[in-house]
Amino acid sequence: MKKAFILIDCNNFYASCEKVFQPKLKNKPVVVLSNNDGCIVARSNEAKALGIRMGQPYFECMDIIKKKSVSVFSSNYTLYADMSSRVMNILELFSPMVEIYSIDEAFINYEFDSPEKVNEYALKIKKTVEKWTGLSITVGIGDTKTLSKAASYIAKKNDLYKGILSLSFRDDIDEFLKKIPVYEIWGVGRQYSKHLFNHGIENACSLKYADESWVKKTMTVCGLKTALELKGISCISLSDTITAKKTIISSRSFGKPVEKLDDLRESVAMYVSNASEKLRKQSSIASIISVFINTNRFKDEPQYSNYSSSSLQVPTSYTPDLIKCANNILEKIYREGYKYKKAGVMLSGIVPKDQIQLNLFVPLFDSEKKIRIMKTVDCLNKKYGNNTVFTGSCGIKKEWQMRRDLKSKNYTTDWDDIPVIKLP
DNA sequence: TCTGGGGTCCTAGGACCC
DNA sequence: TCTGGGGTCCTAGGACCC
Repeated sequence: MKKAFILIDCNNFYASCEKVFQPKLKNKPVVVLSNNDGCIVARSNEAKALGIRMGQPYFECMDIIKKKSVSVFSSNYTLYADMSSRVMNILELFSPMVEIYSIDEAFINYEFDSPEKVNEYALKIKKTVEKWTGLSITVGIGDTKTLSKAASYIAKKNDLYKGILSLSFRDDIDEFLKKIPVYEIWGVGRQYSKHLFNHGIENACSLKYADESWVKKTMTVCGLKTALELKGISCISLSDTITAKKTIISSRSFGKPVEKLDDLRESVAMYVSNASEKLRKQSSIASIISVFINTNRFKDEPQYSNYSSSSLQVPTSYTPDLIKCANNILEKIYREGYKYKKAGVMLSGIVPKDQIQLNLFVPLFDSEKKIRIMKTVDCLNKKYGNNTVFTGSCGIKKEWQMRRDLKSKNYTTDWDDIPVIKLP
């Protein structure tokens, strides 16, 4: 028996989610935009073929989008999160060892005694997910996580593999690795690939055989782990438990430039509400809060950005207290006369709510009343939708709010948006 | 007009302690 | 000719991921 890592990766995830609910878009180019309708964050295969790049600003590719009638969507995270959990639930039927790695990827551990069994297993997963969700996936298999990623990369590049490739039980792995440029290796980004290239290491195979001590010296232990994983030595294990976040960030670009402190205050209160809701969801409290604001770096106008943090006397997850603290920070860093583009809030010093550092002089816990209020607010928002109940300081009109002009419906989570099927 | 958001881990260097 | 040494903790910054 041999343990293998199996990477399941949804193809063009956001774009595919949109296509599932609009069958007429089959074989048509589709793109999905980032928050604020800023950049391209997902492209269907047809859109990729038109040369639209990942991360490209929307306005830059407006021409080709119009000319080729590309369908454009604002990002609809409610829909994508729900589709993602459908996929993950299916995977859990196939193995008790599933690590949800991102919204559209998961690693599975499974043991096999032959290459035929590997392919049989992969094909079954692929067919089930595609039939039950309408989303297509790629399955990459290898003796380590990094090799499963490599397999998935090759499978996506070449239709020959029909979305499944295993590098387990093979002695010609190097032939595959030679076809992977260093910057496509999992764990090697822009900086390291430049560095490797300068030293004549141009593909995954040459990194595999590079001098280990040199790799460690110039790319830290992370780089060394990557090199070892390419050799088939597993250094990055599967973690199938959800660990609590150590930092929680909430931030957004504004739909239009913001100049007034009052508007910034509203937005920051909103971000604190989001962040502290996430904090309570993982049953934690935070002891440090930071606020940052900045102007639009792409514009030729006076620039200003700043950030400051403050420690809370009593670690908490109580939104109003956190908003108060954030407000003080904001007033400290705000300067008049600038056009602000973005603001954000970060919570850190996060610990489980029942694990507080003892302190002799201040009361330690949030009062029972505060805890009950937050619980009620969270319940109402869960039942009746986000922001059904919110703190007054978040504002009502929210003129600063991000743009999402092209959002699709919440087909799977909202009774009013459920698709209607018309029979002929 | 228009350029995303949310995370993790590692290291170097400084402060501080005995 | 001459400096103590070893350890921990914290932070900022840099790398990476999706």
